[in-house]
Amino acid sequence: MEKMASVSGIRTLIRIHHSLVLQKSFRRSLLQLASTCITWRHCSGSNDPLLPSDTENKSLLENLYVLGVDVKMARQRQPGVLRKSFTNEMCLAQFLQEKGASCKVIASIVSRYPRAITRSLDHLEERWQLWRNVFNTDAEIVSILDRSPESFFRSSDNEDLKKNIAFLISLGLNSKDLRRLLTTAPRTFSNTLELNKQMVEFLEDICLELGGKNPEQFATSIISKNVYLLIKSTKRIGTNINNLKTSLMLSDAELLALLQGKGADILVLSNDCLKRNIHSLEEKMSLLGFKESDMKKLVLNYPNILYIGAATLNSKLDCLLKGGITIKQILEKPKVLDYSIQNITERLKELQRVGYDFEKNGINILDSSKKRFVAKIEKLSGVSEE
DNA sequence: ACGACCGGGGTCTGCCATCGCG
DNA sequence: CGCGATGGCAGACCCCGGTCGT
Repeated sequence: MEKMASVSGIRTLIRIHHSLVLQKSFRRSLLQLASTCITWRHCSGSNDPLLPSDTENKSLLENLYVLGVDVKMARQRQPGVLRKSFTNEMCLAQFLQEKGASCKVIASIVSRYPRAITRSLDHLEERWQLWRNVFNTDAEIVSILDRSPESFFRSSDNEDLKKNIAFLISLGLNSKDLRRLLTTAPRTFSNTLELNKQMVEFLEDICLELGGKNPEQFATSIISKNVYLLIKSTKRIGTNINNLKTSLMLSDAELLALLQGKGADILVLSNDCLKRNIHSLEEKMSLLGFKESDMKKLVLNYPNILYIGAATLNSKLDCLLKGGITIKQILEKPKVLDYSIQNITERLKELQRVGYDFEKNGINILDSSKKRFVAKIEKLSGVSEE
């Protein structure tokens, strides 16, 4: 192959003239490259020889430039790929284009995850088909590849992916769950089957340890509630569960109920983050003169409060208190803390304008959809004008 | 007709460390 | 040693609407 010619002693020379060559390559027409693609179709394999170290494949680079790939970025991320003798960049580009990806998207994918160009066409077809078993359209897959090329290309093991999907289905996850998993946490599908199994078994064990009666159902339901679980480490989840248990002094039954209920979300926080948030909430509560049991009740009622960082939480509380709401009301309806500071601020202003009485009407109005809130405000304005 | 209660849904990668292998 | 594959990490909410009791 002519590509091999560049292997010889002239490689220093080639490097010196690198930029010149690349500039020239910009002018090559796409038509030319399209025909090149045909020739290259089946010439890739995972055990292709590398060029001698520090020599990059000249024609590969030319192709990448024509595709609009950010070669500097690619080199920085996976330098070895640029030294491979046989790669599939043009086939990959054509493949993705046929799936509806724009040139810009293709370039961005290869720039961010260069190893993508080492996959064979057969491999790509098969992997795409496996993803299509979960999604309805190619466009959905393209948009995920654009978001996270690594999720699709990092593993070359289609057999494992096949088994993985079968495994997830066997857990009782339905197609809607699978779609959500793959959309939101695409890395789940490039985890090894083994890793996913470990997490599921880990969750089942937790359930049993806490005296749960249906570990399989527990694992499935908690995963469908929090699609990030499978892309976190068992160490992280375990540490968080332990921290929750000890710092809130929860009984097994309380902890199990928390995890099965609204507590699934906070498990994926980094260990430090959860610890910090628990600690700062403890301080805040004690500063306000509440007991440990009040804190426990609050967290069991609204675990998401531990998702909120100290700074944000303080601003939110300030905002609500300034708006004429009492701390007691907040602790009774903590869900209002779900809403953004901006949202809360705007609503408080509106409510003040129409003279809303929180003491009489409660604060549930803050925890409602925009549509309902606006309707309510309109009604209240109308009434007060009459 | 209303609002409290409750559960669900969107979103989320890009980098580094390590390991086994040739 | 350098590669490909793979595990793990930091990051630090917000919003909507069905339903049911009144």
